[in-house]
Amino acid sequence: MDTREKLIESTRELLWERGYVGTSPKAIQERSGAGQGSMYHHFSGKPELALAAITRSAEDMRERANAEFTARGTVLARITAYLRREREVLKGCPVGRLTQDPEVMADPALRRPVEETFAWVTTRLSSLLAEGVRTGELTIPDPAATATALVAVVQGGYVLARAEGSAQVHARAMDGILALLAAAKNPAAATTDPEGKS
Amino acid sequence: MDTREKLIESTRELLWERGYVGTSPKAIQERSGAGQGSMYHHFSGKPELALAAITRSAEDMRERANAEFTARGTVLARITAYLRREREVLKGCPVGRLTQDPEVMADPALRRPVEETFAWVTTRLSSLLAEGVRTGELTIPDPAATATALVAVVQGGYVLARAEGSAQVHARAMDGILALLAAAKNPAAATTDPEGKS
DNA sequence: GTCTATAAGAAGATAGAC
DNA sequence: GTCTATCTTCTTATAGAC
Repeated sequence: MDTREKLIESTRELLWERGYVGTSPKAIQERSGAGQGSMYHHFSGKPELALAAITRSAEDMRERANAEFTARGTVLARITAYLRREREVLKGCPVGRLTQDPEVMADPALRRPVEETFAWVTTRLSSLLAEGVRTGELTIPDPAATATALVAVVQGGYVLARAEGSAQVHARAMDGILALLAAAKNPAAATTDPEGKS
Repeated sequence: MDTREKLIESTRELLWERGYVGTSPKAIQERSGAGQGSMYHHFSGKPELALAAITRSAEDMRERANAEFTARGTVLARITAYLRREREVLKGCPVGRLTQDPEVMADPALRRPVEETFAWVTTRLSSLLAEGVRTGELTIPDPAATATALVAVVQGGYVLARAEGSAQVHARAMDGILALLAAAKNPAAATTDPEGKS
């Protein structure tokens, strides 16, 4: 990994752990092993480095979600895979936490990847739910609202888990929403349940 | 409002807007109108001031929720009131945002009010849901998991709304979870619906 | 590309006068 | 109780040598 790459990855870690406001150029230099001059050679400053780091984290998040959304299986199976995916719950969401950072939200360039990522995930989930309704697998009145609620539970699960200091709390939130979602399942579609749990 | 009080309230605002890491003693002094010496006369430093501010915000959050949880009406009506309460959505949750602050989470004293508040809200909601199951109003398999999911949707709704820059997103998340919850309503209990909407 | 030197201003206080 | 002075360390760079 070259210097530029190490700078980006170190910034990603620090933004995840401490946010933009809580991350100093000095901390980035120390973690990456790059010197002062080296950092300012590759990037004009903290904002440009942060943009590279945030963009990459946002792409990462979309790629992971996309893998689950496009997997084989029923709509409910794919949504369940997304909700129950293993996460570093106690570290929080690398993208979601940026919404709490005043300087990220105040800078349109830094904010854009965050905004686009949540819009993308919500839209994809909404399409998935709509597909489930169309095929008769699910009965829900408003796929867009349901999708928003699903993404919100994942994000809020991080908040509660961090508050309590326990990753289990996130899992419990997923249990809760999945139990409610299971009630929207059309019994007629149960025969094609690939998990054989019905 | 005396000086001490102005210091606490100014700190509350700044913690809400910028978090603990992003809030400096100087900013607190400027917003409150108190001088350097005055601030350090009333409080030993930033951590003690933050503790007073966080404690008060946590009490505030519990009081508001308690008012909705103990109101008249069906369990679902009370939960709906809680979820749909008017909030300063784009500012985020004054307590929830603290879970993203590394220095708050690292200090047991600052962290305790945050942890206790979310535990309290979740427990109260869980009891409410259990009451609904007992009276036959609702049919849900696991009230504790459902309660966790409900609090998570509220918190995650803030995250999504801030990401998109729109309070409507929070409302949409509430629509989504309430639609799922409505499916858990026992038709037999509809006759006692005090809102007369059934 | 990387290193060291330098620097203005903020962060987070302490000390002592009034 | 409040004010001003002082202090150390950190922040976020810039300049110029190697």
